[in-house]
Amino acid sequence: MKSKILKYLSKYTEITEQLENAINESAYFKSYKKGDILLKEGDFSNECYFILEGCIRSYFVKDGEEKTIEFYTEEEVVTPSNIGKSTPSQYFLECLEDTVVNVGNPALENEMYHKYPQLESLSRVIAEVILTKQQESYTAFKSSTPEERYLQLLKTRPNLLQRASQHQIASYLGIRPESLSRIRKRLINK
Amino acid sequence: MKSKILKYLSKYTEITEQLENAINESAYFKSYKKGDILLKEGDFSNECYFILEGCIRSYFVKDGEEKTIEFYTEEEVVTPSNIGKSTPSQYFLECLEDTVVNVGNPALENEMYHKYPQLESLSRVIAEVILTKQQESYTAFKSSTPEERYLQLLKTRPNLLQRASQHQIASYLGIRPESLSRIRKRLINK
DNA sequence: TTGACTTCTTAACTTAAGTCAACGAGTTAA
DNA sequence: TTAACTCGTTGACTTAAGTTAAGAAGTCAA
Repeated sequence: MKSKILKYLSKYTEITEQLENAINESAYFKSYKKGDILLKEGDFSNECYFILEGCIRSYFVKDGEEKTIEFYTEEEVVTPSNIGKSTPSQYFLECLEDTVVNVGNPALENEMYHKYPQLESLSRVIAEVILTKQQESYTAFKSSTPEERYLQLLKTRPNLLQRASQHQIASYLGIRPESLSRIRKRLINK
Repeated sequence: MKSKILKYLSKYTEITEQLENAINESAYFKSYKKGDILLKEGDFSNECYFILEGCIRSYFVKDGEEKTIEFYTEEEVVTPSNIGKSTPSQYFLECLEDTVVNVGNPALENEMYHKYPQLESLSRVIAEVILTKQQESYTAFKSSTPEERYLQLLKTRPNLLQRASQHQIASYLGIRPESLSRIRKRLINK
């Protein structure tokens, strides 16, 4: 039975058996409890995560408020933007549930890229795909009202609404919790 | 004297002389006039662009309105999201000024990646950098008011306001032209 | 030169998000 | 068992963006 991470990678390209073995051997796991903080604002970072089970939220604090940047769930990659750099993190990473991840780090990755150029090629392709998806959601966000954004979230990631609190969802949608509450009420009456 | 594209690439890593020559030999140029359309909604795409001089705007049409996705200027890369794929473009690319570009295409790129793995590695790094930047601007957008977004644009890309019309800027900021006009007026009186 | 456009602005009005305050329900900890 | 929290909701009020319409200035082409 293939590991989740190999399933994820083979969506993009066929993985040679040699690379498959190398990935399986190098993969290592970590488990976190609900509420655990993986990264704090101001911290340095040397790890990235592939989520096997659970949910991770990135957020920063502005005007004393937590602003949710993104929710990451199963089969998604979380890469702190300061990974391997000497700059402090601008944001937090927090587990919204008990979470199991594969952990990677830049040194191991570079070693793997060196040994398996196919993997670096794959990383480029995946980075480009994620970039395109993000561009699309950014664009959709810009040209939508808060209500449309909420409906879109309902459609594309309905389970997020069970996994995160409403004030977290609200800041993710770029609005205040009171407004989200009113939008929900408005929609029920439609 | 180094070409602009080589200057751009060498910001990220040192380029071997061999690769430098290959890039210079393979580089080819196109010139467009103000108003030229590089890509239409529904078209297929087989080219990407590195801007040497000028300005390109991506936009789509929703409810009969042009919604600006992004403005690209000198030393930036424009990659249609359907490049090399059999899916039609969701958006337009238009020159806001006379524009000179280096043109690339997937076949050539893949050939170059094959010959020069260093170049693919570089592409991965650049994709990751752009991804991080985009994430940051998406996040800033979400947690800002229209007025703050406009001020941010004034600070980070002041010349855009000379190069694009106000209704283009407005849709880029996710607001209506009338609102942008009012924001400008409000700020003058401050 | 004229007329048709486009661009930007302004005004009046509508709509909805932000703000502030309060409340009930549920949770946690002393 | 309280007391202190958090969370979601609601209400009253403020603020600003959306909408519609109109007009002034500039551009372009017949």
